[in-house]
Amino acid sequence: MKIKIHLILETALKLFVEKGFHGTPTAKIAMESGVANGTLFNCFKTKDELIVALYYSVLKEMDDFIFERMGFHSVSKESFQSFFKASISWSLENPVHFQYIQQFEHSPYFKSVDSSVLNKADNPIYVLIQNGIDLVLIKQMPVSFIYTLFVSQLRGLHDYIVFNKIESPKQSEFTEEAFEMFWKMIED
Amino acid sequence: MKIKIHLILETALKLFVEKGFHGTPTAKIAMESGVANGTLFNCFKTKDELIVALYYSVLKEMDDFIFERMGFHSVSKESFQSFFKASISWSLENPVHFQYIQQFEHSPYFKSVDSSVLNKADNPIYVLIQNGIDLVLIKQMPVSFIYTLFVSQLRGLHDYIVFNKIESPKQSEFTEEAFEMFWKMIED
Amino acid sequence: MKIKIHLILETALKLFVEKGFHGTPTAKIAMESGVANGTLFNCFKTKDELIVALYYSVLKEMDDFIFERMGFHSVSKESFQSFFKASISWSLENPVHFQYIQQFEHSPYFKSVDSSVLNKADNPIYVLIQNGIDLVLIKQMPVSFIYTLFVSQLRGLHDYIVFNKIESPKQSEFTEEAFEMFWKMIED
Amino acid sequence: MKIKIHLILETALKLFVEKGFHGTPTAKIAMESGVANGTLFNCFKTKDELIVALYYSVLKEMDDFIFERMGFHSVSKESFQSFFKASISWSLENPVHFQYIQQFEHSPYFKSVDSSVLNKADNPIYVLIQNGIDLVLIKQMPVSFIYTLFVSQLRGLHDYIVFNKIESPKQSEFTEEAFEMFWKMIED
DNA sequence: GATGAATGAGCATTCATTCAT
DNA sequence: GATGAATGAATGCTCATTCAT
Repeated sequence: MKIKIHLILETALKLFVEKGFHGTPTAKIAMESGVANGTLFNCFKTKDELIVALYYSVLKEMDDFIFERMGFHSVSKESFQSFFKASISWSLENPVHFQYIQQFEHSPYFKSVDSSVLNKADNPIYVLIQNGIDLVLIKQMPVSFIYTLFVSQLRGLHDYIVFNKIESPKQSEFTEEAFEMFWKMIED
Repeated sequence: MKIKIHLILETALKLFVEKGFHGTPTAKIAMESGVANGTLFNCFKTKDELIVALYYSVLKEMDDFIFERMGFHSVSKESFQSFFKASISWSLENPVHFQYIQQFEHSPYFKSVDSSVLNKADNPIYVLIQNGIDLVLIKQMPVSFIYTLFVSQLRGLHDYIVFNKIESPKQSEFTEEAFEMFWKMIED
Repeated sequence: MKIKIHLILETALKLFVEKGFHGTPTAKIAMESGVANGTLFNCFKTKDELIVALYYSVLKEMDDFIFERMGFHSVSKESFQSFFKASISWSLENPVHFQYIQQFEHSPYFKSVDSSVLNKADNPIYVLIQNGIDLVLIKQMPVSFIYTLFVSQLRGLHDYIVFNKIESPKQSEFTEEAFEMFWKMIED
Repeated sequence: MKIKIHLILETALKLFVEKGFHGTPTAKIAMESGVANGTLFNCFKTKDELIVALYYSVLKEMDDFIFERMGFHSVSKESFQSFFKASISWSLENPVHFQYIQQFEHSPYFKSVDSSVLNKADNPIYVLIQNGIDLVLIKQMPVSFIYTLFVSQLRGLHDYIVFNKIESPKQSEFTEEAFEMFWKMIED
């Protein structure tokens, strides 16, 4: 059962990114998952529920990955860098997952997610920034402002690498540079 | 006829952003545009064509707006700043248009646009960056890398202002600051 | 105006046979006739009217052709033969016209034709058969029975020649033979 | 499911002959079949597929009927007569089916049938004719020529009976006579 | 009479969802 | 729980026809 749910989520992810939400019938997801049409609706009450559940599932995978890579760090430039690198690594290693997040967040489904679930206060990088500001390590600006710029820089780097098909050794160089540039931008 | 097309585009823009592509029947667009259902299909062969045409139309509006605000400038920090400000002004004054661009670019429709139409080489800011690099005003990095970071910074700033409902006087401050940070990041 | 009507009929004939009644929009007929959409409806009140008018027009062309070829004849085997040959000639020289007749007569539009218009009593061959029976030249059977068999034999011959792509010299042989067979069948 | 398909075919047959292909919405077929609109499309991918499947189905019914009536026969005039009578019986007992065949074969859908499916070589009467020619029982002409005339004679007889509303006892007389005439026409 | 943009009724087809087995 | 046939609401699109110019 759990396996079935996982299979369905995996198939849905692939198809949604490939063909979009509307372009992917539940029947196709079921078939490619190797389950019957009705089974999909035993696992998820509606198609919308599946779409949202998949979003949460991908977010969690990402968080777990980054958390694992991070370990525990003091509040320092290195911590930010670790976070930056872990984040970009995940999105490059999981391009389809990353694209799903983008796709979901720019779709009308995004409105339906309970914003409390996405509470940034839980986010390690959010906490890190808060502490960085408190310790006068980085600029005295609103945390969420810095946070948004951090996310944007990551997205920009990701877009650049993917769009220009930058290969592995160069990827690290650009990541290194992008972080240094970002740090110069936010350091006090 | 021209007027009709314009009406339809305007209505479609509103509805697509509100309810999504799939959530907006062509019949509703036609009705709210005050034209008959068939008329919509006289103007646009298919719904998809309307969606893509709307994208181009919004892009053009944006380009025209920015071009007008820019005037002619030498290659200088001020030029970049003008561009930055003009861009953010447009997206804040036209939040629905801006959201449509995002929505479109993260949908499967984006694949169908001829990439030559979006050729960055035509883009004034792209040229500006190129010249800035040549004049050793900004970092010796690939133009498209700087360009991507520029766009990301703008998107980040926009997201921050909109999500946190920053009001007008504060908007300018954040814009000013965001640009200064960006400049520190890319200057040589 | 007369010319326009003729143009429309000609185009309609071609398209109807090619794509069927439903598969041929009036707009296409108009366009390929070089007239505006609305003009077609000045000439024919409805599409159905055009379809029926075309049927009558083709029938008339056929009758005129055969009448011209026939001249005047006594009631004799030769007369029948002339008629037979003239008929098959027309259908082979005007395959599209012939096909249109078939298509029309096997469509629901056929019901709408006033049967008095098709009154067989006017038909020269019908009269010929009547006289042939009266003169005990051919079998004492109902005229319309012989008439139907005559038409069937013609249609059979036509189908054979067309389907098997029989070329010109052979066409005459088969026509000759088919008539002789037919004559043997009906002669008293 | 099989029953459903049969129901749909039966309803479609009736409606298509009554109102034509275009004049019969799939919704009406479904409703009169007592199934939901969508169910029709579970059974037949498209309306066109239904139209073609119905044609094959009717052809098969006819072949089965004739085959059953025929039993096994030597190559003789009686065999031909059996075939002739069985054929006309079927078309008179199933006038709607017969009309559907005519309607279909004179519509643009006919082009879409794989001609190999209609291979005449499989046809018992075709074989019978072939043998008749070989045994010098009938005229030394191409098989398909005789075959076409056979079919035409049948069609002519059918048209006569139906158009003139000939009643049962007379039907047999005309059938008898039509066959005798046909035989005189083709016998060597 | 000619035009062709505008109309809107009509239809094939899709697909999320249900439910009897 | 699993199945997949049945459902029917929903919608993109077509096209005969109208009518103001």
